[in-house]
Amino acid sequence: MPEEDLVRARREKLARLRAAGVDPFGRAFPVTAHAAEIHGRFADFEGREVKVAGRLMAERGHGRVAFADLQDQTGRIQLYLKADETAGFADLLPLLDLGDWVGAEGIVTRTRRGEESVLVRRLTLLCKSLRPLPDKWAGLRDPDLRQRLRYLDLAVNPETRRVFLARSRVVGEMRRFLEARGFVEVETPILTPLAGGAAARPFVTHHRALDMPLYLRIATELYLKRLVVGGFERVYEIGRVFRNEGVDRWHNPEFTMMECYEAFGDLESMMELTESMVAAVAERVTGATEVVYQGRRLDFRPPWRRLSMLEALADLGLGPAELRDDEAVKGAARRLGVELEPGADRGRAIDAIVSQLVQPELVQPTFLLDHPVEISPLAKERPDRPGATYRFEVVVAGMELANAFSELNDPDEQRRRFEAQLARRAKGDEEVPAEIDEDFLLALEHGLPPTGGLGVGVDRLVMLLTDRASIRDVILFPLVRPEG
RNA sequence: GGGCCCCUAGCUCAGCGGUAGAGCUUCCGACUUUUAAUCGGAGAGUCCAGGGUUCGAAUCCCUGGGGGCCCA
Repeated sequence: MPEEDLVRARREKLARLRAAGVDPFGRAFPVTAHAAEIHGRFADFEGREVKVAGRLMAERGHGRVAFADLQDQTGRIQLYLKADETAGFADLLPLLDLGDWVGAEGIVTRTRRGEESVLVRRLTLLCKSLRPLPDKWAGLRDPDLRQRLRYLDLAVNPETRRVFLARSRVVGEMRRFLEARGFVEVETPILTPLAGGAAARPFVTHHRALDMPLYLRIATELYLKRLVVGGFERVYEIGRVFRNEGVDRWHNPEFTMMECYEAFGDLESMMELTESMVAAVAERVTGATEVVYQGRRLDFRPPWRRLSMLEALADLGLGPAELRDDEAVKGAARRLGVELEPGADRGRAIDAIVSQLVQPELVQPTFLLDHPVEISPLAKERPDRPGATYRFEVVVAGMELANAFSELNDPDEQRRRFEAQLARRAKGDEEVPAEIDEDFLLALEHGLPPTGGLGVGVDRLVMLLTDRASIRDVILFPLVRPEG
């Protein structure tokens, strides 16, 4: 039947309800129990009167009795309706459709077949639904429709509800963990005059009254470090960042990042923090520090493997001679079949080699260390390994999950790093800001104590903990092209 | 950016050159313990869009749109 006719049938019922004096869009209905509670403590509930409310998901009529499945946020409970005992059986029930919101007042009982149910005394319409639900058995499968009509995906696919409830808990547990360690949650600007703190193209907008361009932040880093300058020793922000880049399984133009900064810390303290936090979140959300991700077992229990990029490169046959300068590294990359972006320097070539040859092989959580200084403008350089920085990225299942540094706090050195970036910008690299962030340098000149900083991709952590292959499966409303 | 695949009823799918199909949903009827209830009956289409090939196109070809996967 075409949708038009299905809608017409529902609208006719709507009119009949109104004619009968029923408000089809209802009013408050104070619930006293949820499906999961009733099933979880059935012995306590049996024989007691409850008020439950939810969406009607299935109905099985039997003449003078009927069964219906009511779905609330916690699950489903069967309604047991009898012509002789249920107010609304004759007048309301025939005008209901799957998808309608109803309230039921009745006694918790077990049916003869053993199903935990509510024997309904009074059935109340809370909201008429004018459009049909997706298939009650097959659900909503089309990945595109699931994203565009997320509310239907949530309504009919329990797995989707599970994922987003888990996401909420991941963020909550992350907060709990950080608060317990004395981190203070802050909020920094999203609209900024300069987008720094990461290598990415920003989204640009315009402020009318001030007649100036503004950029949506690509990271929270530079503002959070200003707060450490101000004496907030442990700060964090969980917030949306925006990067004007392509969309694939691992990238959405807006995503959620947790960044935290710890004064008097360093890379080592950030490693400990990262391991502990991810293991704690995994345990509290999934019940274990081991999870199965896309068929592979991942173990988040600390300590995690530490792998220097220099060691990894040595394993590929690249020693100091091959890493000496731009041309040597680029030659080595070409010999290994690694694709380089035009204008790649030594640091970017090393990054390309590691990203393409090493990272995909790293399944268990691994700290990848010693990133080249050229691609790490905000990290301290290692005095013992010139050209390498105190930085790590966490790789899990081949995916970048986190990034951390011993923060560069020498304002003169920071200026030189920014100037080097500016030179790259002049050569066409649009992933670096168009100007030097003088305001940030001014803050550094007032003194940033030695600080460890960490960023964690929250969406990707949720992917790992909920076994989702695509970032779009853990973002409620990912970017989709407009229809038509 | 390149390659491959998908788009058919509200939903899930079959059909792949010869009258457009099924299940769920919907409507009518039966049924006092169902569990994807069952049984009888009815209704249900811009086969993504446009063009082409053909006596004939949902089916083959081309272009475009949307989506997915793989590679970069």
